[in-house]
Amino acid sequence: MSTKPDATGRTIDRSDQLDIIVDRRLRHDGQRYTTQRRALIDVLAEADAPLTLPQLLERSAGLAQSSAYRNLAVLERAGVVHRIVTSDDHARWELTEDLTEHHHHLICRGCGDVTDFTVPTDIERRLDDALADAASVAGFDATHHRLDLVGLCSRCQ
Amino acid sequence: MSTKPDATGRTIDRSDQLDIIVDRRLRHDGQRYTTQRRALIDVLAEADAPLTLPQLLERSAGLAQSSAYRNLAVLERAGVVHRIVTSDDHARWELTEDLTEHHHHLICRGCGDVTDFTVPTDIERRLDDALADAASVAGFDATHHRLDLVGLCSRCQ
DNA sequence: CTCAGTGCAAAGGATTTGCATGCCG
DNA sequence: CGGCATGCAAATCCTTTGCACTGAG
Repeated sequence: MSTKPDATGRTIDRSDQLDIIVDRRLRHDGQRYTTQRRALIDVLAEADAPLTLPQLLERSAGLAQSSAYRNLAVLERAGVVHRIVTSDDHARWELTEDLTEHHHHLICRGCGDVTDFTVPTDIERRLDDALADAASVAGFDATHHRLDLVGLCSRCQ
Repeated sequence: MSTKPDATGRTIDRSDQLDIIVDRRLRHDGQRYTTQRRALIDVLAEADAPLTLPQLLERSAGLAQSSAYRNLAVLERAGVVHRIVTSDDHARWELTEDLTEHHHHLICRGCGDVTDFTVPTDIERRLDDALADAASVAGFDATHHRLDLVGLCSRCQ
């Protein structure tokens, strides 16, 4: 796990920083940062892809399905996780982009798996400009864009 | 409705051409181009946005819900319609891009409505190149990309 | 005649909700 | 103590499926 010294010279690792931010956002929403919510955040932080509910449950033992759904909803309202849907049966959750970094998704038509990827910054910037134009023409107030690549992953080809 | 003369000088309008293509693709799949399927195609061709099942039903009276679902599945397998899911309750269907033109979606977080938009060709081209690179790095066999702008439409702001 | 297409009703399945209990603050 | 968090089971709701009937070729 990556570490870096803070202003006072102490060492803080990324998961501690994440914890602090999540805690703050939950409190701001009048919610507690419970054990179960921490477990969900931990699993999502370690995954390099958005996870379905079954995947979340198998990676953090003993959570009731309904509670997981409820807690994911709470975390989403607090702005720390983001829910995405593909054409797959299950929705998937990932940490919000300000907690990770801007990225896109490779979506496999075969197994339904989703993995992250990024495109070069200069292209991203051009794209943003073009999208801002398009939104303004349509009188649309855009909060973010979503760019997916659909096809077959290496295993499914 | 736009028209253009064909090779023999006769005038064919776009919906006739569409009909011919859809018919051919359905036959190729061993399926018939029935009245109900034609109704669905007509409604989709007139809409400038992907439609949900309720929207499809109210725009083409008298179709049974289950038959509509079934026919949309047939039309999708034949490669003439495309099914998309947002975070909305319902899936949405639109004509495939080779029957319309490459476009993207404005997705409203408020009312769930989806409308089409395009970005300038040169940006689209750069984006394609970047995506091809990313796919190749990941060993991913990409068939198409999907670019959405998420936010609030003019009515929901 | 035959078989795909259709409508109705019932089944599926991911997600949500009601309710009683447990636990943190 | 009070109220939120949790687990279980039941309810929702979009979508799919079973089955009998109709209609096109």
